[in-house]
Amino acid sequence: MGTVADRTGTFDGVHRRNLSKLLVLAHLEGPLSRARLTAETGLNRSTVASLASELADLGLVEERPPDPTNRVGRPSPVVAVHPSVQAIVVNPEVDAVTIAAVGLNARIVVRERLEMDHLVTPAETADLVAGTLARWRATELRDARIVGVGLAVPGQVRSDDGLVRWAPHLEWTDAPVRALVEAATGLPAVVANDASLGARAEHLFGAGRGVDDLVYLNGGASGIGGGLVVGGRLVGGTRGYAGEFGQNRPGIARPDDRRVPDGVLEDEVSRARLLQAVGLTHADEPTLAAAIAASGDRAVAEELARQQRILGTALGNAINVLNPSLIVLGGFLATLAAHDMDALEAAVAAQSLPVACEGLDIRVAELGENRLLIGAAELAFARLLADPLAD
Amino acid sequence: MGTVADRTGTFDGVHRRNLSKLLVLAHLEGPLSRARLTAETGLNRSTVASLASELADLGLVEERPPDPTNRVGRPSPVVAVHPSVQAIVVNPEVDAVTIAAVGLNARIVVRERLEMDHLVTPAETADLVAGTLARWRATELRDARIVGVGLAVPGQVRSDDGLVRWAPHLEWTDAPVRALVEAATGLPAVVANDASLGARAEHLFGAGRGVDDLVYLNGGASGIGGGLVVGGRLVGGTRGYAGEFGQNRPGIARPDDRRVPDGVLEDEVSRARLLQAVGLTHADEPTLAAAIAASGDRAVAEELARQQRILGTALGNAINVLNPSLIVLGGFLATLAAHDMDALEAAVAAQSLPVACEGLDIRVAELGENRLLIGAAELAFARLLADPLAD
DNA sequence: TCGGATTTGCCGTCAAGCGCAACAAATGGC
DNA sequence: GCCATTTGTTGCGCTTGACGGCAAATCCGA
Repeated sequence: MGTVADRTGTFDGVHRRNLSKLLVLAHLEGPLSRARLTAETGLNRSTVASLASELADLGLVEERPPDPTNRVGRPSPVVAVHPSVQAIVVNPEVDAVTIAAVGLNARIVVRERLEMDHLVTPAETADLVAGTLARWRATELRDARIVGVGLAVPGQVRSDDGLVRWAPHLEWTDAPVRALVEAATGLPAVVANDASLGARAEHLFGAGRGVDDLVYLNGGASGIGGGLVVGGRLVGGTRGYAGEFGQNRPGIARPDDRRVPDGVLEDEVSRARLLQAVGLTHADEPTLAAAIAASGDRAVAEELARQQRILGTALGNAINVLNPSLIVLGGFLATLAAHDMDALEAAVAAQSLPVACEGLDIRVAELGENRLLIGAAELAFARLLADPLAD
Repeated sequence: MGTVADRTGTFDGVHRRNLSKLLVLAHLEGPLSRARLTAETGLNRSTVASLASELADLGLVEERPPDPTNRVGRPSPVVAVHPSVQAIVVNPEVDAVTIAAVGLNARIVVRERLEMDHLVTPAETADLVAGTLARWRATELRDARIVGVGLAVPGQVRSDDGLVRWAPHLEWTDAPVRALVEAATGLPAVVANDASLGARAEHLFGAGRGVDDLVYLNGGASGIGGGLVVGGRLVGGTRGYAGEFGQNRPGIARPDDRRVPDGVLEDEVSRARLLQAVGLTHADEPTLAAAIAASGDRAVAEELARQQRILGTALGNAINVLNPSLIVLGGFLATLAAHDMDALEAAVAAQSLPVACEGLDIRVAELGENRLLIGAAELAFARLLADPLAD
């Protein structure tokens, strides 16, 4: 961070930024022709050629023979990120730790879910990562080039040093996972809040592709988290704690709608309440959605409407302040929204400034269970993408 | 906008950005030595010298003989923005239109408040600006170089084209003030919401100097507006409507605290209610503050505490989502906060994520009645500052 | 099947602009 | 009055992206 910004204004800086631009394009847009690269960057053909070959020399991209395109003119070679460039990503949860290797092309290379019969500790997590990585290095990742480790942690993470200040469900407090993982693997590690990484992933590869101002809210079993993208950049705030929508206190218009005195959003709008309404105890998201769809129960409909009303106010507040062009809902919030999108849109429109709602779109998250892994990989790739010559 | 970003990556772009950097520094930091410029920019001495002389040739800065500094070494010439570079700023209000000329050094050169006995129309505003400007051009601004007009409008302004979508108190709807002013003056004009411009001003020259993540809330006679700075940049949102905190619906923990069913923040936390509590009808801010301080009335204290509680929730919501390092309160919100800052801080801390409150500061706005004018000038200067070679 | 149109790669040259180093100038301190 | 220190000044060199001419590879129509 900042290393490139410092170089702004020097020739070296221009060069690095141009390399970065190309690599980012190849990363986000997938394989594309050199001709498209020149068009997208506005750089000269010859410049793009030399930059691309430099990236190829660095082993970061591959130049492949042209794709057969049915157009006039000399075909342009295809530039694609090198498949061997990968990141290790980790997502510790209450009942399992998911570890995966993700390519710079955002594809999952290997993925393993390690079920746990107890709450995993930070040190244990580091060991699991190191062990799995060592195993993979001898097999699937034989000739992979691992650039770093990205961790998606369900808790509040200080961005400066990746210290996990508090992850209530893991029962981690001030856990130095980043340092532990770095020590165990010998790789640079980065840590961030899971919902923020979800926002990042949806912004870059999911429902928020190409959108510069969006709000992302994810409803998980244990609460509501989120992230926001402003001007094309994920907002972290001073210390990186931004996006904790679940702890907000939205206004509740109908007193009867309140369940918890002085409760926060995730007390009122919660997966547990939905499960309870449909009479389930544990269920994955599709099961819950199916149960909701199947239920003709009036109480269920009432609970859904109640949660939508409160969610509508919370979203309205965010819209008034941020004027996003898109709201992305994931997890059970997607289920809640999809159940009656028109009602939610109406609730939002009624609770926010009319002009701020113009052109506003509410969508359901697109990326599935790999969302956090992709977001975490993005985190691990960030340095490389920002400055391909960094190391 | 974007004209420079497009050039990123080219040499020309580097040069322009370097010029911009120097000009911005001179603009924000005031007169500074060339030596300091080299230190701040990280550029080479010789580069800074040539850039500075180029800016001087453009008439944008002045190079003055060194200030007598009691330090060893060859004294460094002082670079200051040229005093003749100025912007015209306009702030139409219900009862008056304020017009001023502001230098690139953020000093007010001339200022005139034109009292109105009726609601001013957009066309009338344009005429007033043109007339005043013509008058000034023959006198105070004889050898000024006016780069543009910035308008601070109390309403929702679409950022694309400066259309005032709705300014309730002026009774403007879809008013093309920008085009009108441009036609009347022959100068490029820019329009924005007044509170956003206040945020901009406080960020750059007031209580938020040097702070990269802040939330600004201003309490006016007619409501609560604001702005937010994220990563050092003022947030506009997709269309520029961001910052409408007054329309938010914060949770209200004690049912008795609610005055308006399903009311918004500015229904509950309002200057009118404060005035009413102290038994005034019209009063300027110091008068109101004095009345509050002088009052030993329990009902007044109760109303203050009530408003602080609700404001605390609204701020808590913003803190959870944005994790700013500073909150700046202006207008009657400053009065409300200053009355018992500890209580407000406690309320905020109780209503937001503990980690997000670490290192959080709540301050009162510093800039006085010139805040909007300075913010509007900033708007008018934006193009020039971003690319000194633009025209 | 062939030639024209079109698009793009490739190569050599050019030039803009920043860094660098050596020197000069201006100041404070002993 | 001399030395150390800081900084302006000057000329040079180098990096790197732009540019233009030419060749290559494709599509299309005859």
